[in-house]
Amino acid sequence: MEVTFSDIQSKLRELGIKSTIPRVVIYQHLLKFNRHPSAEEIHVSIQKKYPGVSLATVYKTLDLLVQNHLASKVVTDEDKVRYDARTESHIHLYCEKTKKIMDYEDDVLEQLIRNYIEKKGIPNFDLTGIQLNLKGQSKTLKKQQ
Amino acid sequence: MEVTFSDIQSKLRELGIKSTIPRVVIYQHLLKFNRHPSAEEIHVSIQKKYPGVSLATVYKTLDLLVQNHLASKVVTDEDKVRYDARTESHIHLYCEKTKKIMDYEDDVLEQLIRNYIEKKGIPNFDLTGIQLNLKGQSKTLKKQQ
DNA sequence: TCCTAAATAAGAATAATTATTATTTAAAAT
DNA sequence: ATTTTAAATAATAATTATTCTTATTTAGGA
Ligand SMILES: [Mn+2]
Ligand SMILES: [Mn+2]
Ligand SMILES: [Zn+2]
Ligand SMILES: [Zn+2]
Repeated sequence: MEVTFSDIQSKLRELGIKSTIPRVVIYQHLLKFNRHPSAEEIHVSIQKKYPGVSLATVYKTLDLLVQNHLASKVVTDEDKVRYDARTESHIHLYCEKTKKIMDYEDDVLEQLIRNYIEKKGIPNFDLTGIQLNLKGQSKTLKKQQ
Repeated sequence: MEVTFSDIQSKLRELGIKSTIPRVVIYQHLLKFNRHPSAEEIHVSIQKKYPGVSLATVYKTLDLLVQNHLASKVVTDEDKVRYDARTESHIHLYCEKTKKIMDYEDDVLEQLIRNYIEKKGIPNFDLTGIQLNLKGQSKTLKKQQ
């Protein structure tokens, strides 16, 4: 189920985006992360195999991916943006201790909110996105005796 | 219904925080804003009457207020933190055009979410806060003919 | 294979925030 | 009221994340 280099090439070309090695590699790495990496983290993770790719290119490419709905930004209380290869609206769990961001799968809750808002409507506001972050601490998972 | 200088002095002392002019002034100004200002904006708004207060002190004081639950941080896609004198959980409307953040009063929706999560529970996660941001565009309010 | 517009690398610049330190001040103790 | 002192502040340097600039490289069409 690996997304190959040429899979990504096609995807980019489909969207009318020039396919370059840095772009494919950055997107490929973002897809492999399931932990919402920062630009810096992606840059580091690419170093070994592609030491030439500059951090500025990572930033610009991530921006490009966001613009083209192949990625999304995730903000937290920390002073750095993190990125997500998932672009459909979904709920995030943010651990304030470990700074880990996890996807929280609950379509029912999402629909609940969406329906409520749709039914009620927000005066003088065109809603384009719902962002729900659940903050807390992930419990140290001790094996229970 | 103005919150006076000495009201704030008392509040700070209650919490065991030394009451200083910069602190009182900063908190007083944050309370007057209802639009989620950045540190910079608060600093500017204070200049006229208190030109001596430094930006670093504004940052440190806002942090102190957050630590003591007199204020909260609000993050958006922009690269700056904004502050809120409201500390109880509440919903935000974020206008992507004007960058305005508005409070969206809807206790029913909040309870809906809170109940759902409470009932269901999140495995291996101690929930401490719920953050719901509604993104979109505030409609240009034209008087309808 | 050649051409050219677009992308990149490298590094400088900027913006937000934090750290450092000499000076000032609130408030506790005299 | 004065003195004392730990804590807070102003000023400014430093840091971090991100964006900008520009000379060079490259993807992909001719
Ligand atoms: Mn920053
Ligand atoms: Mn920044
Ligand atoms: Zn996610
Ligand atoms: Zn608010």
